Amino acid sequence: MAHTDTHGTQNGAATADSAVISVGQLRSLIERIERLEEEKAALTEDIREVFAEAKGQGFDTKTMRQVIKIRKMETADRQEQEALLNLYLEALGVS
Amino acid sequence: MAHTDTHGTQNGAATADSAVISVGQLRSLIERIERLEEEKAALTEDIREVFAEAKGQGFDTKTMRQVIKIRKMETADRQEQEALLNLYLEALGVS
Amino acid sequence: MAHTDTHGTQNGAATADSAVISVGQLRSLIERIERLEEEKAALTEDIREVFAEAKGQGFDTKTMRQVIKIRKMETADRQEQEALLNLYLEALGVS
Amino acid sequence: MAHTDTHGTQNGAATADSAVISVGQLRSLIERIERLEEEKAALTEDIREVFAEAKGQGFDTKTMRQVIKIRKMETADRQEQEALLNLYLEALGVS
DNA sequence: TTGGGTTACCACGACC
DNA sequence: GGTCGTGGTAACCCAA
Repeated sequence: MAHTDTHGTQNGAATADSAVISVGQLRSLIERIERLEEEKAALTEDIREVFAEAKGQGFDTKTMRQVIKIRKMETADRQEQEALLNLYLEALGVS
Repeated sequence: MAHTDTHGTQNGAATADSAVISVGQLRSLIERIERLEEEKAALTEDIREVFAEAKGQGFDTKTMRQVIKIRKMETADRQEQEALLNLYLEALGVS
Repeated sequence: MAHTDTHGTQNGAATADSAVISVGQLRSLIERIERLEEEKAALTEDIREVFAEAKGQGFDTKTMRQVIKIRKMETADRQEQEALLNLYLEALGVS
Repeated sequence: MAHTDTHGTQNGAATADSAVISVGQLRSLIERIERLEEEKAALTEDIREVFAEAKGQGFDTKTMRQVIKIRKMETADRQEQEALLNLYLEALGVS
């Protein structure tokens, strides 16, 4: 794989040896990513199926999505609050 | 949760009893989805980390993304060709 | 027409003069779009007619659509490979 | 190309001759469709560019889309009214 | 922080 | 009416 090697890392070396290694590393990295993306796509499919099941039980999925979004925001808010609290505690030497 | 109940399903009933059941079902469905979304977010994070690792080894992530994209397109293309073959077989009565 | 003018462009000014200009510009833009959409709809109609003609000659349009889809995907794949080649060339300083 | 020939049309014949003709016809039909789809895609691109130009002049494209949609509905309404009027006129022998 | 690219969802229209 | 494909929108993620 091509790379610019602007940071002096190993994969910019000009020797054939390092090039061979580089290809193997690259293949490994790409296959790891592809595997993860497959799992991610499977989860997306699972989620879609649960929504379909909910719809089949008469629930309005659009509203469900709103509920989920709101709950996620509240979770984020809570985590932010906790982080702020920890910051204060540290600042006061109560860590 | 709001729902339109345009299909005569159980979750449009007005009684308190069915409402209770409905809430339990809804909670279960939403929690399942939230769990799946958490796993999905974790995979997104994993993918990001692999890209970061690749970058740290001197690879150009933009090119890597392009390679992955092409491989995905080729896979899709192969699947469409299989679908076409199935159409041919059906047309020939070999279904 | 409503617009937010968050970028300090001319069409957010409050004076009557610029409003007049704005309306003329807007009318021109919308009419250009409507004209293009008419041509697009005409092409959609043309395509439908060709499919009808094919069907009238005994061809299976579902299979035809699949063939066209695959050819389009292959074209896209080729373009992405060219884009990848350009990335390689840039990485090699042959830009 | 495969087809089911459920209507007794010419392209279901089993002879080699008609098959040859069929392939030529099919190629012609598909290429005509692909050409039309290319033109259609070009128009889609043109429309996108006009919207970009409008955005660059400070207009809100979302609102513009609403305006265009409303104008299209009004055009359809008007055409429906005219069709109805013609129907009445014909029914009254004023055609 | 913004802009570009990607993904997923939704709404609509076309086809059968 | 049911399925399929397409266009638009919003959200997200990365790069500059």
